[in-house]
Amino acid sequence: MTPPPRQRRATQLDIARRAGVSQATVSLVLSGGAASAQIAEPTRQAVLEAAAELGYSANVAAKSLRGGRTHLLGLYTFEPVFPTDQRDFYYPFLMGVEEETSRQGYDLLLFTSIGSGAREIYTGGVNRLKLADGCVLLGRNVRREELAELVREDFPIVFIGRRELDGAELSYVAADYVTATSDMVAELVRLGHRRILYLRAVEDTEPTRDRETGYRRGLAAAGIPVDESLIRALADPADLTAEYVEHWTGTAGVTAILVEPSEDNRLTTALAATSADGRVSFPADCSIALLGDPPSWTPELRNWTRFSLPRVEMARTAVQLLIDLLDPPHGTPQQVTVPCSFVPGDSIGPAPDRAPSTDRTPSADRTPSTDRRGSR
Amino acid sequence: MTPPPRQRRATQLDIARRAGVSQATVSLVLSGGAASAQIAEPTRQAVLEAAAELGYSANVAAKSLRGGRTHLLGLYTFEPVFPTDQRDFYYPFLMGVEEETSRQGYDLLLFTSIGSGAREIYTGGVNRLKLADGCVLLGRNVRREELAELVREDFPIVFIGRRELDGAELSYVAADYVTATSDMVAELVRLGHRRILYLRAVEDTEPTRDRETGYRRGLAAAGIPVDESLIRALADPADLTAEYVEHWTGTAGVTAILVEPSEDNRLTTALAATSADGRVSFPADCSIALLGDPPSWTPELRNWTRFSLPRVEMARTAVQLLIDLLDPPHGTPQQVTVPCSFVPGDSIGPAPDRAPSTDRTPSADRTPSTDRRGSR
DNA sequence: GCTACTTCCTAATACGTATTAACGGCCTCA
DNA sequence: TGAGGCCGTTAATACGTATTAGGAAGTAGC
Repeated sequence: MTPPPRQRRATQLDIARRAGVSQATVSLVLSGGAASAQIAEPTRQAVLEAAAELGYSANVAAKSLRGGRTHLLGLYTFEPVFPTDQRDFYYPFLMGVEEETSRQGYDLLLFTSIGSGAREIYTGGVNRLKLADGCVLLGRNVRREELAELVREDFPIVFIGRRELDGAELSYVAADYVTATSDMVAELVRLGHRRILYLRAVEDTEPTRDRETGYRRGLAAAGIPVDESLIRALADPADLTAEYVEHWTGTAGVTAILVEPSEDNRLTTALAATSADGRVSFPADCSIALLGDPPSWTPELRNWTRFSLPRVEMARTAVQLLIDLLDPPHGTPQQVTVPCSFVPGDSIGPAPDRAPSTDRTPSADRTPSTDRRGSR
Repeated sequence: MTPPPRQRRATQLDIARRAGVSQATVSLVLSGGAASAQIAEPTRQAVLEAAAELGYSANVAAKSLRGGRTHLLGLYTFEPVFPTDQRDFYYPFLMGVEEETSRQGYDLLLFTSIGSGAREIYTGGVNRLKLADGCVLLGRNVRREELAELVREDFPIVFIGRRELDGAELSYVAADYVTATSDMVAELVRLGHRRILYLRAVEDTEPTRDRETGYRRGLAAAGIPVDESLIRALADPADLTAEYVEHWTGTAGVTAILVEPSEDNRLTTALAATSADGRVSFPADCSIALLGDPPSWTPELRNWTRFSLPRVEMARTAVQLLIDLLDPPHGTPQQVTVPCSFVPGDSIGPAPDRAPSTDRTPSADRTPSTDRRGSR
């Protein structure tokens, strides 16, 4: 019966009228401590009372319009967002960003990449991200032109992961793949391995390049020359079959494999299949270590030797960096590198002694060589 | 060298100046289709070009202050958000909301509940949610006063899960716990079970109440009177020890247990421990079924009989509902219930024949009362 | 009784957008 | 040539807040 009351929100003006003062006074009283002191006590009380009676709550939009800040931080992912089989990959990042964002008193704006592949940040010439005060970005397949354009506009952004841009400097928080990989090589060398196959991703992204750098550096540190034929790009992790492994251990004298995990679960699936039929056993026949975390989407039955990224911490750091970037008139870009942690696992072991005709250092145990192909 | 450019965000006025038109024209061009048609094509192009050059993006605050739409949907969780051990619980919701939101051409605003326990939606008299056009809400431990206040202000919200409010009607998308539980009871009865222990959560939330209703309804449908002593509240899932199970199977003649899973992994951990020492074996000694999904955070070694919530679908539906709510001047609240799916699993089996001295009716088997305490 | 100062409040303004009423110019038709 | 109509654009305004400059009383000092 009653016409829809269409309850308009109470504003400061409503309070002002009710308390018989001006809107400015209401604002002074309500916006807290310092300025509020200049108001006479009776007036203060009258305002507070009126506000309470009207159930006042401030309008965020107006507040942030006035203040210039939206108090929103963006999160943009250069992938179709949060696909199921990558949830373990993205979730920690999301968690870290989310957590730190809220700790800092901001809210989080999730931008979606539909996955059309085209320009998406700038759609129709308009920058969607600008809706937020700043933005954390993420993802493997970056569209660099867009990234560069953001930097050029000097919109505050921080990338999770190392990314290089031509002619523009980007803030990022990255894992130290170089050192982690190099250390992994050192560990294998310590166990007596000399011929280590490195299976890298085909795409030439920074994380992949860094791992390769680490591989080379690790070998160099051990005084082992790099055999370029042992650096292979693996298009599809499923190609990592028992035959493949046998080929390298047999023909090429490889005793250990370093492999860059895919973001989906194909690699671990392939590895499980490889060792399932018993033809190859890790680490008995060959040591294997992952250069990063496998997604644990399928229950992880095997504790692979690997190193692990401090994802949550990286994400938190990224948000902190971003907030630093906001405050002064756009502070200068910063790059932060955080160390990975080594996960011992059970997929590497001492190298089988294979070439009795070598001289050995005391640290590495050895047994007389067994014929590689016939050892079974 | 150059003085800090202090890149102010480009506004419509900037565009207007550059294109030699008025701010109003810019607004007409940029705010899209219908009104944009009234503008001459050359002007339109000039404006769009200027906008692109300046990297314009609309200021949400201003937009929403003006009363227009932000094209943002909010997601608010009444929990410290996305805790690690509940990721499998929340992730599907998040995914579904995220996906549908973007499909509808909105962006997603993630609001965080710090977990201080106090009022958080209205913090400092400010309703944070209002920056979005509407909001999907989620979580077990709801602060009802805040929820009611949102409805009262008639801000468009949809809850995922059934929630009842005094004197206010709330839109929600809920799983049909009543039917699912009732069906589970029916299944156990079909297998010959008559004394079914129901372990409910202590807190008296709607999902718990619905399960209890389902339990009673299921028994009623089978013509089995409810033994109130078989409805127990389990404060800590860890209490579900072998001794506990033995107590009920022994003393009280229980042959099956229905248990409401905790949102963390404590229940499945407890169950694993319980059957680990071999004293109790499911379903040989006792059938057990979960009234919902256990979080599969720890690799799930056991395929529990249970029913499962269509989380992603629920989330999608919630977003659709919300969008419907936005369009007419706040359409009327809607409640949607979606069915759960039965997961057979391997933790229930036929009831052991325990009291041979009974007469049986074909429809409802019954045993003469065995002394509950002494049956062992 | 005039100035100087204090105390408490308010008018005015800006923030960036969407919308509406109105306006100038041009065309058409009589 | 003047009236009427249409088209493209703009001036003006509102949204709700925070802030600043300044005003109206009142008090104190000479």
